[in-house]
Amino acid sequence: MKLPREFYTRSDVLEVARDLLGNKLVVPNRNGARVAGIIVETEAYRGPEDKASHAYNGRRTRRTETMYGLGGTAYVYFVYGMYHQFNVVTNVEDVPHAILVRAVEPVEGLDIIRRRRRGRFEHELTSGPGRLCVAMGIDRKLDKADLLGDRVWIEEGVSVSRRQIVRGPRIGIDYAEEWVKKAWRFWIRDNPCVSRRSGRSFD
DNA sequence: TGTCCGATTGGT
DNA sequence: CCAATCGGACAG
Repeated sequence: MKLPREFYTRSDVLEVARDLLGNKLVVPNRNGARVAGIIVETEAYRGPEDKASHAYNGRRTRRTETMYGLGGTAYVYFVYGMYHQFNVVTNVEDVPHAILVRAVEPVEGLDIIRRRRRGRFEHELTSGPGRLCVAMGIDRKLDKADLLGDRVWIEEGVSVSRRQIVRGPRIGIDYAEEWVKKAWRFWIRDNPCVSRRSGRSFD
C-alpha cells in the first residue's frame, strides 16, 4: 500500500524523516520486476532557512525547482561527477523541504541489486545515498516523479518503534556553519545497512 | 564562458 | 587520507 499524499504534505520535515524509517522504497524495472529496500537512514533538509539545503535563502534554479513541488515528489540530483542522490520532497507546494534517503536494507530484487553492485559485500549494497541509487537503478530520469505514481514509490513496510530510532548530525555538509550540528539525521539502531561515517549519535 | 566546489565513494 | 569526475551556481 503506497503511503498517501497526506504522509508527505505534513509541515514538520523532521517528523516525516523519522516516519520514513521502516517503510519500503520500490522501483520497478522495465520487466516489471520489483527492486525494493526498507528505508533505514534519512536526513531532513529544511530550506530556505537551512544553510545545508540546496534551497537555502530561497535559491530557486533549474535543479532546485523540484524541491518547490508538492510533497510526495522525488527529487533526484547528481553530485561529485558520479553519484545520484534520491530525496523525497515534503510539505505543500512552494515550501522547499526535502529528505535525503541515505540507506536502505534490500528486500526485493536481490539478484538485480547484486548484479549492479558486483563484487561488494552484502552490507555495502545499499548502505549510502550514492550506493542505493546504483543498486536500485535510480537516476535523474526519476527527478520530479510523483511518489503516488508507478515509476517509483514508497509503501508501508515494517513498523519501527521509537526506541529503535537514533538521531545525530547530518553528513557531508561542513559548509553549513551553525546548521552542521543539528541532529537531523535519523537511522535505525544497529541496522547493518546504515551508511559508514556514522559518527557520534544521541537519542 | 571560467572557476570553484559538491547532501560520496572506493582505494591507499 | 585523497583522487575521481562533471554538472550546477555564480561572477564577470
